[in-house]
Amino acid sequence: MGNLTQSSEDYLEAILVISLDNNIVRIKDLAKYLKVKTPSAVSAVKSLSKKNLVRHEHYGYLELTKKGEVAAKAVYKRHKILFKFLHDFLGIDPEIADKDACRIEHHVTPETMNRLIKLIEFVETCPEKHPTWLSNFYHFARTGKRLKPCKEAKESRKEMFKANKKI
Amino acid sequence: MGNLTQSSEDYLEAILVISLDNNIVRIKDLAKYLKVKTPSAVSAVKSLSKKNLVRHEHYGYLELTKKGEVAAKAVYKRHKILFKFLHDFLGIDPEIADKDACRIEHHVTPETMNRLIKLIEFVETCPEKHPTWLSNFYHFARTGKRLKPCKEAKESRKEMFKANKKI
DNA sequence: GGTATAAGTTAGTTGAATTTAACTTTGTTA
DNA sequence: TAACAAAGTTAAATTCAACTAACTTATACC
Repeated sequence: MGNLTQSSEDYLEAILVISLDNNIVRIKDLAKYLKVKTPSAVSAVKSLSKKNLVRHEHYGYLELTKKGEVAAKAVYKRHKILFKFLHDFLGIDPEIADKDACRIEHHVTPETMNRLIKLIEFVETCPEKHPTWLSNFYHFARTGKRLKPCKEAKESRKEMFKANKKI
Repeated sequence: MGNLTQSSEDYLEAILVISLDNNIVRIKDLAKYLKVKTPSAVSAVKSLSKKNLVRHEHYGYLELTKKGEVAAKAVYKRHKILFKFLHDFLGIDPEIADKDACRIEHHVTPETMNRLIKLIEFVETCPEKHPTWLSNFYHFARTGKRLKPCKEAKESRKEMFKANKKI
């Protein structure tokens, strides 16, 4: 149906993530995870139940429906990609990267998500284990200074030989 | 005092942007820009006035206070950086990049913003007018295929000679 | 089995941000 | 200068998402 609010997405994602290392999910866990009071979690779950995204027996456990699982996984996937981009690519500290990912994950178009996936893939499938230009960027981010162009190129040359040997 | 809501940030930024090419800002312009009805703009402006971020004479023009201008420029700066990252770096279409920037700008930590600034600077101050690795990424994003490593390295070598000449 | 404690629920409130509908002010122009 | 249109305002209602306080159910253990 219509789209989910940011809050609903947070609840769905939380249920998924808690279930991943807990199996059992209760209202209490959900509230704790999202740092809200239990009545907030109850009312959110009620509204997700109405939309057939969550199953909840009175005073019992929580479960995602198939539909809810699909939605939750979509959010969680965005989270993981954003985290990878922020941490693995940009080099942001994991706690901050996670916080940013949590907040941004609700607001990114599919176009941008797909391009980020490509970027991560581009770095990960690089024949060098860690691309020279990326190391150069980290150096630049830390020190504000570029490594000398000739040095950059030399690095690339070294990599060229390595890569050629592989082939 | 405390922090601004996403909505407040949007209103402040809108007032700034409209004033940049219009000079004069009215409730009507604000409402149109943000795609809300005028009473929404009125009530938002009222609350911004209370916080000394906006000056507004009854039935008259709108103006940012010094404090409001500082806040608005901070948001707008985030927007521009995000846009640059999305469009100039990732290669996202301008309309989509702008839409994403609008939504994300409220949710990014300073740490991440600073790192994005560094990234943009790193690309812009590259001795090659357009870094080879970035062209390679675009090629990869379009086709799903990497240019051959030896070709990448050759490109880098060419750049090395160019760069050395400059020095 | 009966009671204390933990978990969950319900009802009612608050605050933010929007809307519609009805009203007022401003300013242009016939 | 009267009246009309455009802009702005106010009031009242709605929706969302949180909260507190008071209540109910489940469970655990003596």
